[in-house]
Amino acid sequence: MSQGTRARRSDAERTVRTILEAAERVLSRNPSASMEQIAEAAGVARTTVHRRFASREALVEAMTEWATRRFAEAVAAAGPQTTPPLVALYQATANVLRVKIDWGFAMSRAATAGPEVARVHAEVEESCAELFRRAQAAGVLRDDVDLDWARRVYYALIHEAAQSPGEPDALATRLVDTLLRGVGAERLSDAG
Amino acid sequence: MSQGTRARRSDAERTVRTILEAAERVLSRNPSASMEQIAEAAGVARTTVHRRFASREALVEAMTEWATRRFAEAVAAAGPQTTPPLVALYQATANVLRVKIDWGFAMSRAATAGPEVARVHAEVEESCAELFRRAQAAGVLRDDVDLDWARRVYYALIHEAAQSPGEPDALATRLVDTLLRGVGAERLSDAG
DNA sequence: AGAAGATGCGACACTGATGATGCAACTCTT
DNA sequence: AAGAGTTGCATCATCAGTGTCGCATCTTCT
Repeated sequence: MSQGTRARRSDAERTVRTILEAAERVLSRNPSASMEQIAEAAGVARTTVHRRFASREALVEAMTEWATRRFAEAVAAAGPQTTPPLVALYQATANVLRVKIDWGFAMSRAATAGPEVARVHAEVEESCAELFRRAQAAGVLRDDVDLDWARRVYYALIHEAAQSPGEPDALATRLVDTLLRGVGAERLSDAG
Repeated sequence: MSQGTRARRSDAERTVRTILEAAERVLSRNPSASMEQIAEAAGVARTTVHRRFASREALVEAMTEWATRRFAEAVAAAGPQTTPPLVALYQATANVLRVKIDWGFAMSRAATAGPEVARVHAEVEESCAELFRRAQAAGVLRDDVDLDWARRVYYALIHEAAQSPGEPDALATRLVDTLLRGVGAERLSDAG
């Protein structure tokens, strides 16, 4: 029984994964797509989706949980507390981009999600804030910039880069370069 | 009759404006809000909304048309073709922020809108691209930056600034500063 | 006052999405 | 082969949102 159950259950888990990925694909293009469309994209019947997820809300919730977990891992893997700030910034950026490219919709829903997701998200956010503080202390960020603004700019750039063509590593390089140097020429004297 | 009709018509136009503004307010918070919620926010009956706009789609279309018109005016007023690039950039940024703060939802729908809106939007976009080319030629932007990427970054920053607290002028100043200089410290020699 | 325009209100039909259920068929494992 | 687990399919009930109508009422202009 235990082995039989395990085998059957792995089938179910594979189906769940397939549905989650299909849902991300469909909902990222059309956030108000129907369960029917999601099921079709997953190659399963609509009833199967309902069997695995009690409601549409539950499906989206599961998506955000899954994405949030990968998101937290991506940031943690960069060692934002220990690695030198600039290195950690590159690393975290590349890792997060990889996740965000595949789970853009799910991650955009983190704000409206349940308490568990909100908690993890807040932790990651705080971890990022801490990294930015360290970066400023290390002289990577200018002393006169508002760290909250800098972080919002960083998020905005990630959002933009995530829907740009290219390899995550290359995107991360360009992103961090833009974040730190901007796109302007170094002004010779004033150049008002 | 002509005066009577004019008076009645101005009442209707005032109602239309009220509904458009209410719709923006409601839909920017919840893109899938019902006509009922929009009507309530506008202080009118749901049937009145349907009297003025044949369908939900028509309402959104009217919103994007209205916003797109103001958007085009905002950019044109900065004289992007004639004014010195850096000045035009500041001006256009401040003007566009004013519009985008009030019509964020409507402007986000420009991509899915009708041909007329798409045309105007494309014109403005091209006008912006031209401004960036002039800026690069004038030495405001670095020679080695991809202008498309720079423009996308610019859009992303506008999107972010539009939902930040503060006065449009102050936001524009900070935005352009960040766009050109970034948030990093000028590296002394290499500082890998 | 009278006429015209605009709105509110209640009612209605229609549509699409959601969620639940029972049954047959399929696929593994043992 | 037998059984457990999973899925597909057809079906049903329910519900929310949309769009339309007719009628009463109110305001405004003449």
